Amino acid sequence: MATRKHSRGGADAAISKPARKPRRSSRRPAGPARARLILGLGEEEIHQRMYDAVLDHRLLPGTKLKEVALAKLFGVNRSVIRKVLTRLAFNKLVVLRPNRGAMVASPSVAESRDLYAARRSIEGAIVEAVTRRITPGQIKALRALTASENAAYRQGEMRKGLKLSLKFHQMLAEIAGNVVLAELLDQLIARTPLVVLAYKGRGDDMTCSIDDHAEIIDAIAGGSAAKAAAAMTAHLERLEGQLDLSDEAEPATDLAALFYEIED
Amino acid sequence: MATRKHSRGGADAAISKPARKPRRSSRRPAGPARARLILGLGEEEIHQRMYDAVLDHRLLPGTKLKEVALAKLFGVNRSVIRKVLTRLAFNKLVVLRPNRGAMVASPSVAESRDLYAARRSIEGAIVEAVTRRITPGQIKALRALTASENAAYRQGEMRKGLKLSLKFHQMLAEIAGNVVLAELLDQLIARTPLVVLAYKGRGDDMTCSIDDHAEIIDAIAGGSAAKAAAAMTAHLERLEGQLDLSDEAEPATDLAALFYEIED
DNA sequence: ATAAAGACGATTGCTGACAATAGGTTTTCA
DNA sequence: TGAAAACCTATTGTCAGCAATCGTCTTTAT
Repeated sequence: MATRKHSRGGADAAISKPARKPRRSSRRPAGPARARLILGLGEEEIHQRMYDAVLDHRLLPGTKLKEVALAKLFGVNRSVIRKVLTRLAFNKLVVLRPNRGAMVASPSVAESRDLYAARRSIEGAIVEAVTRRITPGQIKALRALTASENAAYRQGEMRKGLKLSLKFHQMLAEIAGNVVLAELLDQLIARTPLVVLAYKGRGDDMTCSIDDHAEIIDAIAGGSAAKAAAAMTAHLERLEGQLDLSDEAEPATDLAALFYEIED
Repeated sequence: MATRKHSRGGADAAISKPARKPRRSSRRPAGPARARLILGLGEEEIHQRMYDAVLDHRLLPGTKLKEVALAKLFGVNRSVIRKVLTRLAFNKLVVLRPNRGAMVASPSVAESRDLYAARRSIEGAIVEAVTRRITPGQIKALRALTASENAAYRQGEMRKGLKLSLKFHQMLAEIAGNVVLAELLDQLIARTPLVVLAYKGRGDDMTCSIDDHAEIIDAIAGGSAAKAAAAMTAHLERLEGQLDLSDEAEPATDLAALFYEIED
């Protein structure tokens, strides 16, 4: 009955999963120019946005994700949102309950412990492989990455530092050369911020991990796979040790603001 | 949790075909009483059928999976098939190419090696945890499972033996008590038969794994986590050693026959 | 006043139809 | 006759609407 005004926006059918140009929509709907709805995005971009929203701690556990609201926000059909939510549910970032909708996952304490234990196993194996395969150039790249991370933390850019920290672990997986292990690690890394957010004070920083990263690199450069793996294991154990189930994080209710694009 | 049947007549509505003129007269009008279409199945059941079809080596790598054909076969809407294909794609059992459809995945040699390496890491960690936590009753259950597997192989029931072999690994993950590691192992186990099928002769049996399983149990019962992990690692290395990239498996073209139910 | 039962609104799930795309086939021109 | 361009069919991707379901609010009876 009600004719949707954005029905013409569905013309971009070129957007699909892999390797497609972003094609940022060039049409600017007249508006208050403070914040704007994000239109013309494809499934992959929407998935990336919500994925990043979780990694950046902008989407809190327990937040309800209504399909129509998200569809209007991103200017796409509900089916696209539904597909994105399905993908996020595969990655355990959201929980889908039949006929009850989707919400950001709230991992339990046991699941959090298991997650870190799994990361110790996988990243330990990754670091062992890295120690055997790494080249001097890659060591240099790792050191540069850690330096950037350190700088970001010193400048107070916690989000950037956190992203660089994740990138450190992902780069190790890449150097290890095992695509399967890299995929698994990606899944675990995606779930980690949710755990951190659920069981740790938001204001608490993770700067202690910086020294750990440098220590891991040193152990790798030292050539001892066992020591390198132990350094990584100790690092992850320290991260897990920071967790505490003190207060529950309150769900974010202002869903729209999370995905608006702020203008100058 | 009762399996929720389609209380709403989705199947009946899906059968009503929109009267397109069938240029191809090769359509089978009704069941010739030899095989029958599978109707009234839900998403979960369809997923399980296709999953089993891969595990039972009935779906060969490269087989194209057309949505409408599958939808008609299972008597459901295409969206259900699409969801199932999405789930299978997440498990890396099928590959989805944009606008080009889905096909059973054909893992590469490197990916196969990485897969077994990942399994060694994860299952090694699982076995270590198992050795620390296992109870006598669980040891007995493991021995019984291995005995069943052995019996199945001796009776020539290769499919049953293979499934029991997979269950052995999954039971170990369950005993380990780490749900995250168990999930990851499920993913890897789901991908393994595809690798085996791609790089190993179909007629070749996997009976050698039986002794390995018993050996693993003995090592676990012995109480040494290191030895148990070593036994599991050796087991997986032996499995990987059976692989050979000799002949390519030809894709199965008779898609329909794979899902028909044979009648007496 | 409390609790059970029913009605209402909001949201999800599903369906058939439409549009876009890719690959193969035919046609056309040199 | 060969290559390039245009058509054509088969298949996938998207859409808007409708039906079913869940949570909540209201009503009613004890």
